[in-house]
Amino acid sequence: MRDSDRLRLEHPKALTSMVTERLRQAIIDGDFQLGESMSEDQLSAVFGVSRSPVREALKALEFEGLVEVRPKRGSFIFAPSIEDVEELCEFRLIAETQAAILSMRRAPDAFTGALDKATGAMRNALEAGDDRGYGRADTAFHKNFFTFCGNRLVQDAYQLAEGRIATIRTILTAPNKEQRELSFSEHCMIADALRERNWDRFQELMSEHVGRTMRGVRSILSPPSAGGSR
Amino acid sequence: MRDSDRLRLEHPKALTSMVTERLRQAIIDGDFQLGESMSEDQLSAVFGVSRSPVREALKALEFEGLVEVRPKRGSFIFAPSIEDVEELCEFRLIAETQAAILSMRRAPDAFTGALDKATGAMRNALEAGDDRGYGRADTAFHKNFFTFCGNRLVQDAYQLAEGRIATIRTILTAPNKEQRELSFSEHCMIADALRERNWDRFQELMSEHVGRTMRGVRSILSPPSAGGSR
DNA sequence: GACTGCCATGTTACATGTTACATATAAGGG
DNA sequence: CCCTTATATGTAACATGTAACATGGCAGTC
Repeated sequence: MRDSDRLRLEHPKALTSMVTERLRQAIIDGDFQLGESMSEDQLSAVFGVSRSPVREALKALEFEGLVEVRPKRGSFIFAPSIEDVEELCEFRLIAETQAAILSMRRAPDAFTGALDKATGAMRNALEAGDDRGYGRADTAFHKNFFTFCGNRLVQDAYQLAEGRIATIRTILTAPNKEQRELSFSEHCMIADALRERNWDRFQELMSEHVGRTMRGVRSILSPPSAGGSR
Repeated sequence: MRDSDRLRLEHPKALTSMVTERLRQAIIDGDFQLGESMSEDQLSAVFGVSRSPVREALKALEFEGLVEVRPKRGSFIFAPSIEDVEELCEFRLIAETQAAILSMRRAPDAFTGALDKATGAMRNALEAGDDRGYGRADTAFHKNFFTFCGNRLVQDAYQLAEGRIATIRTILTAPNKEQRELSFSEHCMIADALRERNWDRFQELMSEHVGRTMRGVRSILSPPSAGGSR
């Protein structure tokens, strides 16, 4: 009878996690301005739930760095300074490299297969002119590095940054088709380098890929002097 | 007038963070059994606060993996399986190595200086026979890798594991003076290898250091078949 | 006109009440 | 005797109430 465990239907998700997910996706999709303030009251009204689940969701998103909760003052969408983005990029470079090494050691075929599937989705979105779809496929491509690495802590560590990275990606690539095309070819080359286990080239491509993001952010974030930080 | 920032007095800490810190330290110090259950009611009575701050503290400790919150069933001290500890060790090896590289690039003198201070504290605790003090100094030694690495995300990533690592360390070294002496000499050698920038030796020593932990855990965790996991 | 302190307003932090769930145990049916 | 089904109890999830705190504007003073 313990087989029934496997087919136990998933619980109608808790309010807290629903709010967390909806809010996270909204931030990542660029539905808010960076630094924008949200009160618990306001959000609980929007979602039609009480303040408790909203509060817990904000706390969770604060861990991911997507929200800054200032005690007694309110909650705000994160607003990274250029230095913050540099930190994020440095972290990403280290984390993805290490995760790729683990993934190629543990499940090389499943890993490279998933990368191909992701580049396929990116190609489709690119050809269809689907901005949001392209961004999500890009995020999915990179998530694979961690899905197959076989270490939950490495995975969790990336999740700390994933939301912020994805949000910045949205802001950066949303208005720029040329960026997307460059980005697409880089992803393909990265997947190839991995398949060939050409680590030097992989490292080089990743540096370039992340570096290009950094340059793009600098050009967008610099003029308005968004400042922010903490 | 902006000098006054420096003397702004620290806020009387929020209840939530006080509960979080007290509870975390209690778990790390081994005041609970692994897998032990705690109800929100019980904890709120113990700390003399309402359930809200307790609930938020449990949520925060869940992020660190020190507590497992099972929906509608209760909260439990984490109970790692051997595989969990292996994952933790693998992560630690990767994270500390990368952090050490960053720290030696950014602030080599401050970093190695702090390591020396930490080994000093370890020596004192060892000679004084102060178990708990030794464990804390050990934890402080490793924390330095991240304090000086100059990347908050790398730091945050380690915090995801730090509590669990420290707890396991407590369980492991508390009853074993020989372990502590071995451990101490390893820490000294690790600090030396770093100062000499001898990365191969550093890597080797770290593997051995973490590997010894792993063997110790296996011998302690195996017989009672603590199982647990998730 | 610059400075000080008061007060109105918006916001959380925390307390407490209510509901619904998970689990164990015991009663009932084969 | 085993299996099913009711029921009791402990627990978290969520809703709501209360009070303290942060902040900005405004009046009063020098």
